Amino acid sequence: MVRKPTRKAAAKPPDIRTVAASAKVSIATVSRTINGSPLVSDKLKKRVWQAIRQLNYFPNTHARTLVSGRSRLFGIIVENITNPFFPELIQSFEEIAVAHGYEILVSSSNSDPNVLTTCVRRMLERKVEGVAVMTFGEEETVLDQLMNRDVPIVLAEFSLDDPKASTILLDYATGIYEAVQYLAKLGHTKIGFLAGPHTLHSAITRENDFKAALRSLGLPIQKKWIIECDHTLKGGVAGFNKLRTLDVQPTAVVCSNDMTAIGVFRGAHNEGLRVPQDLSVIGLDDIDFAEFTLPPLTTIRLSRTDLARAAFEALRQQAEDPHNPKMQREFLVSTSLVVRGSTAAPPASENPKN
Amino acid sequence: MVRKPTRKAAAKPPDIRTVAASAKVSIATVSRTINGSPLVSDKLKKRVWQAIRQLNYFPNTHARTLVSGRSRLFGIIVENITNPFFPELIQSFEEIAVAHGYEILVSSSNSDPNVLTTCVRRMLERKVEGVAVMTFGEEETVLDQLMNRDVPIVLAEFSLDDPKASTILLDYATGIYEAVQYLAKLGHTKIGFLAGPHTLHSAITRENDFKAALRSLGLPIQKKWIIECDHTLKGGVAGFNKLRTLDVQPTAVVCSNDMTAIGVFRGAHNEGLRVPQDLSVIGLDDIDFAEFTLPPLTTIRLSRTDLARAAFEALRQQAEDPHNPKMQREFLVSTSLVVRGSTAAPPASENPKN
DNA sequence: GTGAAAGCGCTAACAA
DNA sequence: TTGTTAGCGCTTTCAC
Repeated sequence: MVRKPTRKAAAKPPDIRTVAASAKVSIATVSRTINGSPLVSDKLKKRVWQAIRQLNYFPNTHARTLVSGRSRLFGIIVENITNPFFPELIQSFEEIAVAHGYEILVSSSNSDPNVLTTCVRRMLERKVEGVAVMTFGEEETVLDQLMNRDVPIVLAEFSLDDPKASTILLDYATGIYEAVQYLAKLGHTKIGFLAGPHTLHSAITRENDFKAALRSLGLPIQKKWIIECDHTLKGGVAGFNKLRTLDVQPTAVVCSNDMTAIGVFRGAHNEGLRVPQDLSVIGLDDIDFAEFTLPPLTTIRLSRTDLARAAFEALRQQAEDPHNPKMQREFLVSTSLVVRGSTAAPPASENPKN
Repeated sequence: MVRKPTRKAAAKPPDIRTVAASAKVSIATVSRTINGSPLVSDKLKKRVWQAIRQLNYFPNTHARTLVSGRSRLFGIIVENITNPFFPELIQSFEEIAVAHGYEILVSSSNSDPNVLTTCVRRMLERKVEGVAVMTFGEEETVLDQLMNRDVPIVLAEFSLDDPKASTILLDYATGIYEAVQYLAKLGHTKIGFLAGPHTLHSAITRENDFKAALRSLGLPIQKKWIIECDHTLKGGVAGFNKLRTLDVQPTAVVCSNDMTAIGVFRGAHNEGLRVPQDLSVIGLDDIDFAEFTLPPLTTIRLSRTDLARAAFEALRQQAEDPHNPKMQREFLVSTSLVVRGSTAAPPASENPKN
């Protein structure tokens, strides 16, 4: 047997038959070896691995998927990959997935239902074994699509009465309460809220949790101080500007996410207001940047790692042991206040007794 | 024909045979219709599409790939998905890819050669038709892997003498020259540079371009003012602190990327230095955040959209028309200065004549 | 333990 | 124009 020159070998990657021939075994044995079947003798196993290494062979995922029905692919759909919260989430999710031998397909919906529909469709075509829908409240569009195909899904803070669906409950209330309580202790009584877009469930939940916190602390809820923004930097600036048009203005604002809060920094700066001396600002998410803003952002941390872990675990259970009656179908991720430099007592000119 | 109840239908997704039966044609006709072959009569075409819609059918990508040899998958490997530059790049790349009927596989190497190797391996297993290696200078590890498999690749600022490789040349020099020139006009003569890690080619290129700019403007090159950082926020703070230990300190710094520059903001603030009054700072990348820092960051823009477009185009040509002799193998992406608020004349105490 | 052979769902060559 | 059929590379019965 004369070995083909390297150049030629590159033309067509080795397949399972090449390996079998080279190791002088059947393709079944090669397949078994690769998949760690216990029914292969050590002798053959060794020969096969040697051939594999020598040929630099690896299996074709598509063929594998086609015949086994398992793609070892999970999809993750995020709301907006441009918000640093999401890359951080994806990063964690990918790490965990790869560590377990899964691959991920990423899509960013950009809050556009049409884009979302296409994303899901593409994932379905690739035969994903599960989808993590991390859009935080825009999932209606895709639910039917996914459910009809019997694909396991995991949703953030959105429960679904379906055996294939798992839920990650996000306990915003705790963190938001801590934040409001902290501001109250500092002496603030006039606290505003820059909400996320009302098309997002999570935004509404956060807003409600904020109101509830105010209520249980005996603080007034001023409708005018609650402004709908869009979770972007620009939106934060705009929201702040709206706040400035009011006769009576809050001395502190809690924001529905960090991007909004950082936008407020800019808005305040434009108006010559100092954070935190003139205005206290609290964000939500605790993106990596939060530590590096000027001043460093006080914020409510929502752990990406915890979220990613829960999402992966939910999908893994569904994929690998779908009929286990004691499968965990609900996961909880909590939030907590991280105090940094964007909060202080209200300006002295403010009379704390209203 | 009695329709199966929905519950049952969900058990197994329809395949091409189901559609063929339902439309009363052969599976070949279904395949042709889906793939837009001109050899199908309008009558049959209509019947097929109707059946497809009715069954909510779509083709199995794995089967398709297996037989056609085309996966319509591109890989993109970035250095660090946590640096906002990269999500923005991925976003553009994905949009373009999807618009052309391609899917993307994303991986973040985190500057770890082992991770990189696994990424590539996984992509190869999935039979990607091309890989965009956007690691900016850590590509050696993967080159052989990729080249041995004859997979088209596109590299940022790294030329390869291989018919399957394309290059995107990044013209940092122009933008960096503009930046230095601008600082010089402002009256700065003592200009430092916070470099990226020297394991990255691009970091070295940027540093050299900086030195060249200094030279051609007749400004002194002080080795002490050039400090190696790591392109992260933390690294920027650390780099700034090193600068502060020097006897003679620069009045302006150009940074190898925006993250470093934002880190410098923090470092300066810690030391009670005001930007830009006491220190001018210029970044590179122009990430979305740059507009929203305090002060807004003057920076050298490197367009993610241009980069993504070039990368996709390079791969598309390789995938769809690999033997075209006039295929474009080199692409150029330029940079330019964006003046915002982090630059000003040097402090009055500084004597411009040195 | 090991191998032969039957498909997984699709495309493409070939017939009709 | 349409249909029939041979695989794509692999896993998985089923015999041996």
